[in-house]
Amino acid sequence: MPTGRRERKKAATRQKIADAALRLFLERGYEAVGIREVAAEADVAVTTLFSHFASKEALVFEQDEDFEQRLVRAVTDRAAHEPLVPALRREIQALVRHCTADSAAPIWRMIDASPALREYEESMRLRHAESLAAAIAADPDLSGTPTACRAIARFVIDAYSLAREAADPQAAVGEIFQMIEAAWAVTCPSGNSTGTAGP
Amino acid sequence: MPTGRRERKKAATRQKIADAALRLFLERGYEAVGIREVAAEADVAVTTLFSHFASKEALVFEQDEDFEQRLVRAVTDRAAHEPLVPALRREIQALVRHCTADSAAPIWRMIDASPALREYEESMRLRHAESLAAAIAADPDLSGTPTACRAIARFVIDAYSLAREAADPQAAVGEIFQMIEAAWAVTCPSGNSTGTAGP
DNA sequence: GACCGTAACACTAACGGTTAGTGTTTTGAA
DNA sequence: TTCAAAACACTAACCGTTAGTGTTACGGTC
Repeated sequence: MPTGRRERKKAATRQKIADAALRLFLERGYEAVGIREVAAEADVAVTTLFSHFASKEALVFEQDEDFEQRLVRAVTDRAAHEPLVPALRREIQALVRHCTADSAAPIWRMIDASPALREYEESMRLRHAESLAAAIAADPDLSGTPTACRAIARFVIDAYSLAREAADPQAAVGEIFQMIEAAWAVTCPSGNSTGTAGP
Repeated sequence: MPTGRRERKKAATRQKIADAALRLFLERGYEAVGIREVAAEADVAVTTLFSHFASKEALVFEQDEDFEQRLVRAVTDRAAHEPLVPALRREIQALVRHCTADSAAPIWRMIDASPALREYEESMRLRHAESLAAAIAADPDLSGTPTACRAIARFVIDAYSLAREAADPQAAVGEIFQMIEAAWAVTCPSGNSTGTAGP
């Protein structure tokens, strides 16, 4: 039932729209390009565009589900009895390295230049934090209260967000995760705190 | 130079708009009331409304500068040599108590019901976190790195945000601040960690 | 007390994101 | 082959917001 022609066509249309949007946005700036232009460039109707993307901002953060799933899997798919925080630290380090790569620089420059995009990203991260909190709370090896799980999830998202803006992103991840390690140790006494946060 | 008639008139107009907006929003719901209606109710032009408030959402968070200033002052105006985190905990507890009071319930119900308002609030809190981080970094008694200061500021804002949604807000503040205390102790060895977090 | 610059306010008209309503084509399954 | 669903298209609007252009009303100054 999965890989029918319909789904492939749909995915192709979606990709065509996202590609056209990103190209125009990078060429002329996010705010300077209207939805009607993007739709025309992708050769679809405006309503079709909005059936694939919930908003103009969503065109930029096309694969945000990747981010969410990677964080959740860092919790659920980690080795048996591996402590939580170091696993999350590794994942955040990888994500930060990925988004501070030179190839991604133009996109992030564009995002930083637009208040609308920055605001959208933040509220997106909040959703991710909720998913992460749920994953942490669901782990039978961990004994945090719901509040502590939500707090740690937020802290982890904060780490990503702050590291992205820091002068030395990798060092910032290390520094903040030392703090997170300590915070988690307070509420989850079972965890052995392996908090070596080298650069 | 301050209390001229002009400034009083301006403040009166601003208040008239805010009052009309809040009344309409609570009566019929935030999304169901248009800007043009609010302006008509307050008997001003739409452009006048927007010269007093930057956006529709700003009508609801009329006095958000209070929040920001109270947090900053909790840092700058605390007793000499008083440790940072307990001072912030007291302030957050007061703020949470204030916004979970029964009288404020209808407003927060309205905010929780509107994604636009929730998103706006979050990005507002981010600004507050930046101000708080600056205040912490500026304190000569404290020896945190800029990254550590920003992280702690975010954590404190997270505490407010999470506590507001928790079943027992006061207990949540206590719980999260135990974590913050530990996180801060890691990066600021000079601080004596007086982390008694009662209910 | 007359004068002037400024800032509050008003009005119209538009722009840009988003959606409702309606209809057409494509496609997977019965 | 037939059918229901779903992708797509088009028009026309709604709503928040802003530009452009005036018109008052006020505070400080001579």
